Amino acid sequence: MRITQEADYALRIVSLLAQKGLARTPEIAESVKVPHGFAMKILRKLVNEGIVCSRRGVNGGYELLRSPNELTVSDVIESVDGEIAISKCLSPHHNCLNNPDKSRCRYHHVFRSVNGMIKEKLSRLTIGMMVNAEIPLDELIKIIN
Amino acid sequence: MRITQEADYALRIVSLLAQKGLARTPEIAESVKVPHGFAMKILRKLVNEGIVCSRRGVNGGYELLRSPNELTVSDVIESVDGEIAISKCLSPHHNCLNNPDKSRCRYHHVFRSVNGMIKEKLSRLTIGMMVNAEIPLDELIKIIN
DNA sequence: ATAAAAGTGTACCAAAAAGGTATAGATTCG
DNA sequence: CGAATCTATACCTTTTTGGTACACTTTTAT
Repeated sequence: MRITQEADYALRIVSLLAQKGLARTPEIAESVKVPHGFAMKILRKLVNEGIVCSRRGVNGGYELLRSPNELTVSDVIESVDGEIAISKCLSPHHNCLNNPDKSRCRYHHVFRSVNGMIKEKLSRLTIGMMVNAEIPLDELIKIIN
Repeated sequence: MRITQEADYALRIVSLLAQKGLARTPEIAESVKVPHGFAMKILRKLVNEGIVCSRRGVNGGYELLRSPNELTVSDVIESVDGEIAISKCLSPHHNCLNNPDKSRCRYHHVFRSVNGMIKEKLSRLTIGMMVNAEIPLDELIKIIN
């Protein structure tokens, strides 16, 4: 539903990978300040969603699969939280309360519209932009306006 | 954080009051399909937030305090859910994870910006507009674009 | 007066979601 | 081989959400 702390962690993790290339869980956990076991859980989701790949063994670790410029903020959020939905009634498998009076469902259309705008805005920003210190913050904000 | 089902109920309740004037809990509960006790809980919040007023006794019930045209969708949502916040780190009393590397916090600035846009959009729509069947849905959507 | 029909306030409870831990394994490399 | 690394599954705790209970107060019709 909302953007969870887990998604927040995930964004920091992929940002780290975008900057460092390959990294191992202990390093990731320490750097992003996420508990070690939880970091692994998040990384497994990112692997399963095709965001990062993993290598086992002594020189193993995690690495981005796509270029940071082709990986968006919304991609990362949705890979751990599922589809962004500001209200429960927007998620795919939710049956809306039965409203005999159709006019009430105008709210859900409004929510859907707002939700679409959020997703669209967050898909305009790439991880590459986010980690590129040469792009000032106000330029990022301009991009999503 | 997210727009809860409780806020959804609240919107339907104030919409009913906008259309009917005064209404009692049993009628509200039946019409909005919200459990009776839960309806009262929501209504108490709306009373405390100055959205509706109540009258006790035999001919009592609830009534809107403001004109439906001066009551916005975001007013109602925030009166039951608290401030709209797509991410936990946006709520007033939340201390953000300590990020030694400031660049990471760009995410939070982005979230704050997106969150502001949501709130601004939902404050453009009034309950009056939502219950006015003469305003077609696509006009409402246009208003928030 | 009084009884019935409202709302009030507080406390409590249960289900779901979010955040996190544990552990027994499977790979890889030196 | 054995240490370092990821994997899979299951479990646990805390917080949030949705909802209920109950003893109480107020109002009004009779």
